[in-house]
Amino acid sequence: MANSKIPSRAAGTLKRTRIQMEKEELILEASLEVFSRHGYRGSTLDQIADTAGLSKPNVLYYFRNKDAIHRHLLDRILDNWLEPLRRIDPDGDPIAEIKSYIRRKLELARDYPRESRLFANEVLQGAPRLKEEFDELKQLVDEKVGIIRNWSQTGKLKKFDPYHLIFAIWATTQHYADFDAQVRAVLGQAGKGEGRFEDAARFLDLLFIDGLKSD
Amino acid sequence: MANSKIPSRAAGTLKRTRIQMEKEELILEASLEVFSRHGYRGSTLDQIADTAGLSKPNVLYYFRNKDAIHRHLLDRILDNWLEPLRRIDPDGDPIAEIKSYIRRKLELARDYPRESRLFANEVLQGAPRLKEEFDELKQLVDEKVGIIRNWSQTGKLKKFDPYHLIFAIWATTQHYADFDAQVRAVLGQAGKGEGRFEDAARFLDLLFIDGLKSD
DNA sequence: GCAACCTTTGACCGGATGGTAAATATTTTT
DNA sequence: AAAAATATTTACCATCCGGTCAAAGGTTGC
Repeated sequence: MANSKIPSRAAGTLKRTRIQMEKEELILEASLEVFSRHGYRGSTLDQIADTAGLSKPNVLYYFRNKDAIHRHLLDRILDNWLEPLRRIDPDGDPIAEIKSYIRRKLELARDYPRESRLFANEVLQGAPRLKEEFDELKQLVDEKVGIIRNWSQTGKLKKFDPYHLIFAIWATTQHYADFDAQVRAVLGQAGKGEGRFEDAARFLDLLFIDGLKSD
Repeated sequence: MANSKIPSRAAGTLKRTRIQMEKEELILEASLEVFSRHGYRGSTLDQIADTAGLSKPNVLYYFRNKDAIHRHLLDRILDNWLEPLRRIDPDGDPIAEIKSYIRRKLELARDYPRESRLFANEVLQGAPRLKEEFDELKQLVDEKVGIIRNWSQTGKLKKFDPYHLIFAIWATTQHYADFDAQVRAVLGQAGKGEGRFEDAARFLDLLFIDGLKSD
């Protein structure tokens, strides 16, 4: 009779025990580590269990299956990832808004590189698990593109396609997380500390601000 | 007596038969398709064999193992990928050189997205199979960074860290190949044709040229 | 302290996967 | 056309992997 098998409930929204909360967090942290390094198919439940210091069946006690863990991570990540874009304020100063958007994105890349890589892995493979999330993303981007377009028309910015500005900001900032291995290899000794992020910030400010400000 | 088992020789540099050349090409093409979509671990020999229209053992007759195929592709790709960078001419006009470097990289992203994704997959996962290639890469980048630095000093360009310019160009151009799924999702209908590459080219010209030209 | 519930584990399963062996078919050479 | 060499296939194997099960071990509330 006893409901000896309600593992998935643990990950649901119903009341969870102290142990459930702790272990779920532990598993998600371990999974982020593993998934971000090896991609979905490249990661195994055994790896995740080992990293978390748990047994495989124990991991599956908290999450229905491998996919559920991955989805859970993706959901959590996309939200944080879009936060800086949400913050763009139509009433702010265009240059200042774009500048701080870039800075925030770069900080995310510096402080949450694993999240960036997990996301990148997913998109690279055609984003099979992100179809719905992309709808929300498109809506948000469309809104902000409208704002930027208005800014252009009032003459504070040059005329350009705002979609590609957003792509360029995503690309340049996330590059430092996603292609970290390459960046470090190219910079050599100079790439050791976190200084490259400050150098990047300086360069990107120069590039985007001078590149977009109307004369 | 007969050397009934020299499969790996087929992939070597020794004289190859007509069939060997054809089939190796067929396998590499199929592998590019599969690896670029699913990453190394996400790809199976069966998938590759199916895509190539061969049996799995037949594929392994031409290549030692899965890893050998992958390595072969990586080697070939990196070379083509660096070609535009190699072409940067110290005696050319700085703005024109950078402009055509960007254009060439963007053309590669448009015409060879699978190659870009395969490479991106590898770097994302820490570039385990690219350690040596990165040495060559660093050398080339260092050389071109010197050239750009000289250009800056002669006053034709602003002062900035050339490493980050190169990262920014890589990031923005390859973005259209690597994050294609996202780009298309965001652009919606507008992202259907190849027009996004022309829009991107226009935007990147504006961004980089106006951003870097000294006043 | 004990009953009810929650957590953890070891043993196991079926299918996928990388790879091999040996026999057979095909092509090339003589 | 036969011999020699190359190419392809069928059957197979060992390992890995996602996932299950049932039993044992802990916690918690009364």
